Amino acid sequence: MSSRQTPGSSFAPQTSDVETADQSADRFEHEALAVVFQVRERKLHSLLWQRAHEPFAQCWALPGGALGSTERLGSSLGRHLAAKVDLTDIGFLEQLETRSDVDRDPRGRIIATAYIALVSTDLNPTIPGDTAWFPVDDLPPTAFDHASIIQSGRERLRAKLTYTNVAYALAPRVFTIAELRVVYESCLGHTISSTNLQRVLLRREIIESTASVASPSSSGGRPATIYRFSERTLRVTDPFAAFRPPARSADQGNVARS
Amino acid sequence: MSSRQTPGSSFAPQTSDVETADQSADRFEHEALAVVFQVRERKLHSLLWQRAHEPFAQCWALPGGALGSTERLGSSLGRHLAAKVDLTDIGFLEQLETRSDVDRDPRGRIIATAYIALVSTDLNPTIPGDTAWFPVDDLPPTAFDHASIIQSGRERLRAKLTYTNVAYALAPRVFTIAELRVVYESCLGHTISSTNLQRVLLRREIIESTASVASPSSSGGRPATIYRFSERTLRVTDPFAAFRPPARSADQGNVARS
DNA sequence: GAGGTTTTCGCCTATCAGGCGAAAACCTCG
DNA sequence: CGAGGTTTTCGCCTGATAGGCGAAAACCTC
Repeated sequence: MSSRQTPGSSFAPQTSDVETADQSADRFEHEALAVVFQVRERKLHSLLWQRAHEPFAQCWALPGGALGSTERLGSSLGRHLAAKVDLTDIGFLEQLETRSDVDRDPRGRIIATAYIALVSTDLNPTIPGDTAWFPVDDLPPTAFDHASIIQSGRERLRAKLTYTNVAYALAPRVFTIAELRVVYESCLGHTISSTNLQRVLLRREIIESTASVASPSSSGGRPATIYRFSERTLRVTDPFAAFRPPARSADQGNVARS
Repeated sequence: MSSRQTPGSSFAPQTSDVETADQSADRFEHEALAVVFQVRERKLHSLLWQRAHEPFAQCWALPGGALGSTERLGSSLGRHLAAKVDLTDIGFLEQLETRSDVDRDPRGRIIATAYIALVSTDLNPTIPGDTAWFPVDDLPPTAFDHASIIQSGRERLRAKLTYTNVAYALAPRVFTIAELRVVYESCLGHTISSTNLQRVLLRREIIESTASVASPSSSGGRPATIYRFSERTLRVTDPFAAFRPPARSADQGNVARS
C-alpha cells in the first residue's frame, strides 16, 4: 500500500530537462487490467483468463489488454472486457493502481494500470472457455504480478465496504438483509450479524425498505422485507472520521429530545 | 474521486486478441508527477514549477518528468525531484492516480502517474528560481490537468489524516500540540480543538509524549509538552469502520457458516 | 503577588457499533 | 387447528469514541 522509499540517496541530476523531454522520449506499452469481483456461492470470486502461450503459459491472468492510441484507460478496459465477457453493465469501475516494475513482464517493458470492477450477484454472464471465476482465497497459479494486484483490490474493496455504499454494485437491485449479509461476509472475510448490518445501513441511509416482502421460503420463517440501495452511485458515508469540521451553524430542530 | 462511468454501451469487440497484443503495440510517453505538499505559514502549499515554453507557457505545473526505460515510476519521480529540489528526505510518497486522457497534453499522448509527496514543516529546501510554493487555495494559472490532480491529492490527504498517522510526514520530528494543530487545520481546512486533537491522537497511540517540555515563549503561558509520533511509517488507525470482525481474539472469524 | 496567557486535564454529552433476547410472522406436522 | 420450529425484525442494553466546556496547572510580565 504505502509505497515508501528513501530518496535520500542522491540521484544524479540528468542533463535532460523536463522542458525538452520530447527530444527522444522513451515510450512504453501500456495495458489496462481489471480485477473483476463477484460474489458467487458465498465466496468472493475474481474473473481470470488462462494464458495459452509463454510466458506463464497455462497460468491465469487478469482480463484486460493493450491501451490504444485513441482511448483512455477506462474505456480501453471496457472495450477489452466487452470483447471477453458479455457484461452489459458493470456497476462500478474504479482505478486501483499502476504497476511499473521493469521486469514485471518477461516480454518487455509493459506498464499496467489496474482497475476494480464489481459485478452484481444476480448476473451470470456467459464467458469464453478460457476464462473462469476463481475464489480469491483459492487462486490457481497466476501470471505476472497479478496475484499481488488482486490482493490490492481485495483490500481496497474491503475498506470501501465499511465506509461507502459500494455494495450497491455487488448486490442485486433488491434484496433481503440475509442476502446482503452474504455479500458483505464474502467480501469482508468474516461473519457479521444481520441485526447489526441492517441497523448500520439503515441509520446511514445506505439502504431503504420497499413496500414488498419476500415470499417466504419453504423452510418457513417470517418473510423478509425487501430492501434496495437508496443511491446507486458511490457515496462516502463515513460517520466516523475524527477531526470533523466544527458543529454546523444553527441546525434544524432535532425531533427526538427525550 | 469515484471515477464512475457507464460501460453499458456496447463496445465493438476488436479483432486483436490479448494474446497477440505484441504484434504492433502502441507505445506511449509516460511521466511521473508529484503533488508535493508542505504546510507553510499555516496554509497547505504545493510545489509548482513555471513553464517557460508553450504549451501553457508561464503557467505553473507539477514537478516531475519523463519515465526512463530502466526505472520504475517511483524512483523516476525521486530522480526528477532530486534534480529540482534538494529534498534530502521526503517523508512519504504514495501513488495517487494515473491520468490517460487523450488530449490532456497538447504536445501529444502522454500518460501521467501522479504521486503524493509530503514534506515536513521544519524543512525549507532551496528550490530553483522557476519553482515556488503556492497555497492550494490560491493557485496561479496551472498547466494541463494539474489543478485537478492537486485537487485529488488534497482529498486523499484530507481523508488519510483522519484515519492514519500520515501526519508524521508533515510535522517535525518533535512538536507541541499547538504546532501539530496548525498542521491538521491547514490540511483539513477547518479549525479543530487542540483538546480533542490531543485526546484522539493519544488514545489511538499515534503520538506519545516525551520527557521534555517546550521552553515557554515570550508571551507566557504554561510550557507545552513535547510529543513525537510513535511510529514513522504509515499505519491505519481506523477505530471507526463498521462491520468489524467478531471480537473473538482466539479464532479469526472466517466465513465458515455457523 | 496580581493579572494575563497557554496548556492540560477532568467531567459531561451525543453518537455509533454491536450483543442479546423477545416479539413478529411465516411454515409444517400431527 | 394448535404446537413447535424457523427466520426476520425490533427494542433494550452496553461499550467505545468524538467532542464541548470549564477548571486547574504552569508559565510570563508588571
